Amino acid sequence: MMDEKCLSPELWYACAGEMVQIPPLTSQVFYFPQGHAEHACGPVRFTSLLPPYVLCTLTSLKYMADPHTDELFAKLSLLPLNLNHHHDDAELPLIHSKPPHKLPSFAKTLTQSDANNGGGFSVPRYCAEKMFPPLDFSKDPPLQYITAKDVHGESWRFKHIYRGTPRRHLLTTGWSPFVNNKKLVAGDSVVFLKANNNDLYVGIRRAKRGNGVRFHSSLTSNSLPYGGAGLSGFLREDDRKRKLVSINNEDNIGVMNSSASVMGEAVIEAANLAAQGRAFDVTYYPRASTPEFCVKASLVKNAMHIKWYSGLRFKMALQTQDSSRITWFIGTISSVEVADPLLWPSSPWRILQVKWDEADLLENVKRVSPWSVELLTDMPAIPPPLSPSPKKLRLLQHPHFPPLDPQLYLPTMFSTHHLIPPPNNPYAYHHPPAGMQGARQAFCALSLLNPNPAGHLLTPALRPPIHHSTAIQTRLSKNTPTLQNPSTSENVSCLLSKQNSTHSRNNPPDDVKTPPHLVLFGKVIRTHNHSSCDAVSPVNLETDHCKVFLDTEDLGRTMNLSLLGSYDELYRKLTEMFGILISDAKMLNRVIYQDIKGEIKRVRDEPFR
Amino acid sequence: MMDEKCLSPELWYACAGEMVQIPPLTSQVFYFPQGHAEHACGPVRFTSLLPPYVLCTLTSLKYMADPHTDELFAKLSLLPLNLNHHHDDAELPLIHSKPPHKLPSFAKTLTQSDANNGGGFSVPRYCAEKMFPPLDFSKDPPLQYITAKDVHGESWRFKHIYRGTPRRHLLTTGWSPFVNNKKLVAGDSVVFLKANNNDLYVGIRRAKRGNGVRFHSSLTSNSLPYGGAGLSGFLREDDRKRKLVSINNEDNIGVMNSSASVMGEAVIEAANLAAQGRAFDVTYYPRASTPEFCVKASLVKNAMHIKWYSGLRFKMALQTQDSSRITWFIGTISSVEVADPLLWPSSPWRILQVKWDEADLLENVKRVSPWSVELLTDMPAIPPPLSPSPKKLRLLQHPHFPPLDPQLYLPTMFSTHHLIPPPNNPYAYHHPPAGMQGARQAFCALSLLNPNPAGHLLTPALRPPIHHSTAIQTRLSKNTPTLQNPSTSENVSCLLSKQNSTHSRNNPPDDVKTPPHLVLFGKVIRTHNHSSCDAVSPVNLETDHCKVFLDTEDLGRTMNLSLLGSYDELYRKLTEMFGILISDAKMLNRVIYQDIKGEIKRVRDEPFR
DNA sequence: TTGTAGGCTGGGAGCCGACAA
DNA sequence: TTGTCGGCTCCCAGCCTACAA
Repeated sequence: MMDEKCLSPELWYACAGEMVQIPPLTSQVFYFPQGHAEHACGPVRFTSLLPPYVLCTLTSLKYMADPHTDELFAKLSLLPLNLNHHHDDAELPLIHSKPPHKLPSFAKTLTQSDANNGGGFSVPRYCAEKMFPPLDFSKDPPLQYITAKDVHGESWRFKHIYRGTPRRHLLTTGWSPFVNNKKLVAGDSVVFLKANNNDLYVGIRRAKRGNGVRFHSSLTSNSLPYGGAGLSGFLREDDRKRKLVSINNEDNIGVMNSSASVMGEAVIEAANLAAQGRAFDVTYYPRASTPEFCVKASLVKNAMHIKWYSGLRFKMALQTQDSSRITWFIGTISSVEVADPLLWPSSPWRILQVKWDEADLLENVKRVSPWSVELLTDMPAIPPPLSPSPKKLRLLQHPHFPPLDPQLYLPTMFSTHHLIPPPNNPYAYHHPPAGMQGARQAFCALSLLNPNPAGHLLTPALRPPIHHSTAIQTRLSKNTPTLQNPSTSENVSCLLSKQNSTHSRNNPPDDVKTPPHLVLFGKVIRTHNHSSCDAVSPVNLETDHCKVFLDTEDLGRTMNLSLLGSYDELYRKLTEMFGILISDAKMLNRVIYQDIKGEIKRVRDEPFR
Repeated sequence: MMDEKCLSPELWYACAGEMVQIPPLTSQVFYFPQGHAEHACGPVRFTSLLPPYVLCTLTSLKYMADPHTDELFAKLSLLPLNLNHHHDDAELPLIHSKPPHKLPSFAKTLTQSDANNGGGFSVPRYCAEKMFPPLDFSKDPPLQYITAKDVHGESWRFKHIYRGTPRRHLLTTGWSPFVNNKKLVAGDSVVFLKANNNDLYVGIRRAKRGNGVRFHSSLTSNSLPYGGAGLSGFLREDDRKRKLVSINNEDNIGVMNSSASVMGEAVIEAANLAAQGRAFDVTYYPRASTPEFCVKASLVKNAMHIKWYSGLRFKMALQTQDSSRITWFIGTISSVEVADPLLWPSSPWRILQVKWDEADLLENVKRVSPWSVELLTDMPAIPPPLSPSPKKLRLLQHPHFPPLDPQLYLPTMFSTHHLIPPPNNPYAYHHPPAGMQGARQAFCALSLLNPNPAGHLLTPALRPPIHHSTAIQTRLSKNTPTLQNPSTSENVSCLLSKQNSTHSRNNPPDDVKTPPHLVLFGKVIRTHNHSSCDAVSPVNLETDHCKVFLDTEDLGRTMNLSLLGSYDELYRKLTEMFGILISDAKMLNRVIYQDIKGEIKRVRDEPFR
């Protein structure tokens, strides 16, 4: 008997992470069998030649969770659009079924102490104050019991206590059973969600295995996209939890051996039904970390209207390992070639071969699909081609299938079977000249974006001695990777001034020169997009090896920042500048930057208040 | 990636139990889709009309175990025989690939104490002495560490100690982790197996759920044969093991929701391939407690040569719940009718409707297949029919399929669609007359077998007072079922005389008259066939609700026994008489019998030495 | 503000002999 | 011979504070 219990979209989305967005009911989506196959555990052997994409209507959508592992998934019912009755842009009336209204939620990645057996949960103050019912601070210690429902509707009761010196919020009794039952380890996350009626929900996000962002390099590789991230995230050895076992600790649970082949068969069945124009169902695991294979039709259409060619600069959003944040990566299109010319000769799936500015972090991502990325709106480093004629060229159609959507375009100049552009290709100049790869190439693009030449980016306030003001600089922990190509990085300075601060510091440490201004010097590399998250989990920039990156409307542009003003003003400006909702001054306590030598530094300042 | 690791046939068979015997490689087997469907978890919807049996060659055989649950299964590759080149009795040359040589093994059903968390394992002396390396009894306490490999080749280390008053063998350290890891509960069994190089192996047999022998009453029922016994034996709630969970204790593991439908699909795929004469694979779970669906061809052919008709007496072997022993049950054929006239009108599968002598123990077994049973070699109670002509009649063939094996015969007199014999059926007299059902009917059959009339079965040594010698009779525990139809039971006496005993008893209890002879009086009802088992686990006749039954070559015949002689002679005679290998005198300490009133009694005697 | 180390305590895992079946 | 009971240890889950980042 299949457990068909659904859960609320709000909780589902909160657990799935920021990145996940399933198209609304009755909307039109493109179904990509290739993407579906990537999403399956193992290699999928398609038995017949199939269309690379099928335009469908999303007729049913169920948000669900595995009863044993809490692994999230969604069941989508898709009805291929009848091609004969296909009218171009007129979509069916959208049923605005619960436009998933964002409820306040808070996610925290578990520390070692949080996940320790027998330990408690250190509740970030923000979480306790915004998510939990208010404590009665007249009692000593302030204490209450809170109840939260998980994805199955099961209730978990936690003792919430405010104690310790200094005082802090803790979950004690009830926490360990939760951790043990859910088999959480350090690095996994818990998500608290407050419903409109103040009911509390709790979800989990298991950290992905492996290191770095996991993505698919090749469709023909033997790697297991799904197995590597989703289900088998549960397969990790769990010695700490299973200490009872003396010698044998292969106590993996929850996954049947056959799941890979089962999923593979489901893909084949779905693809065949889709090809026949018959209704079909797919199961989507949002945490499998493979790109969505049912993509909003308008998104695909818009993407395919763009003339893609090598040299174009773009950005792409990816989740961090624990899905706590979204990170934008920037890259350059190196070529436009179908990913699998034999099986899917006319597919736009992963048609873009790309080079990343930060190649070390995205080693496995060699190809992306046009709708996955956003073109940088600014002019590209190298002007677009003038020939062949700028009129749109049709995507080469597979001989066996009629054009499914005549509006889909791709830049051509690749043949179906020989995709390597000839050396004398007129587009060869689109490839950056030798020695302009990577960050250098980025430099070109950026310099064009920025009205100021790179050499002018230093502010007048910046003087060489400050470059080495080690008093307020600390080395990051040793497992923080050093940036590659430091010599090509640009130098930026951010001057954050704390003026008219209403509170004076009590005990400035002797070894720290109390600066009149908080000075950030270097290139602001990366920050995180929290703008869509109501309750912000403070970023632990150290453990995540993240880099501060300025991510505003003018993403990718280096900036010269000098912020002066009161705390409130600073707060406002930073909020605006970083595009994040800073609900707590602590966000300002830690800033990571890269100095002119490319070394990653960290400034630690006293709390603002 | 499927775990394709195989395990040794010896260990596999030791864990599977005595009943399981897979035909040898390259031998011919009949594949029965109906049986395969029963073996699956859920109802199987066959989409097309298929042959009810397919003669195949067993081309590959892999002994495997589920990596998580240790559930045993075998993968059989079958190649349907080409009908055109089919030559009747000439089978392919048998590859005698490892005729699974019986290794010494010992199985024990876990007691509550054995399965208790934190507890140890009480090692039966016989097991310790025959299976484990010898202890050094010069040390105090004698102690050693033994290592045993499980089905996955994982090693488990146990402290083996000989202590306590009185001294006994125990496994302490290492045992609890084993029990916890394997999630064993009281009633499950462990099997120790000693390889030729003295390596020790340990396997498990999970007790079947439900009570009594589980078997299938109907093919159209909604019961889940496989789910009830095999996989979902693992689905039981396991509160004791999962005490960590506070509110939510739905912590079932190991089974995917989809397994039922997955297995169903596998059945359909296999049956379709078989019908097309193409090679196919099946997975057989020996502990699913459904009859084998791949049966040695010779067995089926032999069975189908027999003219089956109502009134025939037969025996059938079944496992006890914990698979520690085989029990033979006796029954009478009540009619011969195809089990599913709509879907499988020409199938011999479960064609025999039966009545059991002990109907209470086999409530769910209404139908069996001819090859599952053994005809009692003696003449039936009622002479075989003289008409219609005794020449063999062909089994009605399904209109859509040619006869697959012209040698298969069945008694006819049932039409494909109307199977109820008409009241004036000439075979009506095969049904026993009213009032001759059950044991009464058996009596008729038996009385014909036995040269002595039933009334003469009492030995001269038997005198009425001894019937009621309650001094040496104790009531069985109250959950021992009382036999039905006690009044129809026959009276038998077994006189076991202990003469020339080399040891005299020390302290005969006052209330027990020391008899010169150990006297068993009543009908010996049932014993167990251990003859194929080298190391015999002593039978706990009480907890198993078993009955002593004489099971010799002349099975079903009541006997008048009077054993006189020395211990050695007694031992020899009992061994011979009961058909079991008594490797220990303790086997003689407990004898259960049924007195003339039908009450079950137990004689307890001093140890013989 | 919050992560981690380490102390204290109670309950239960794990091991034992006594006793009886 | 061996199943079960109750007692006894010792370990660790679970809760706490101190301290430092």
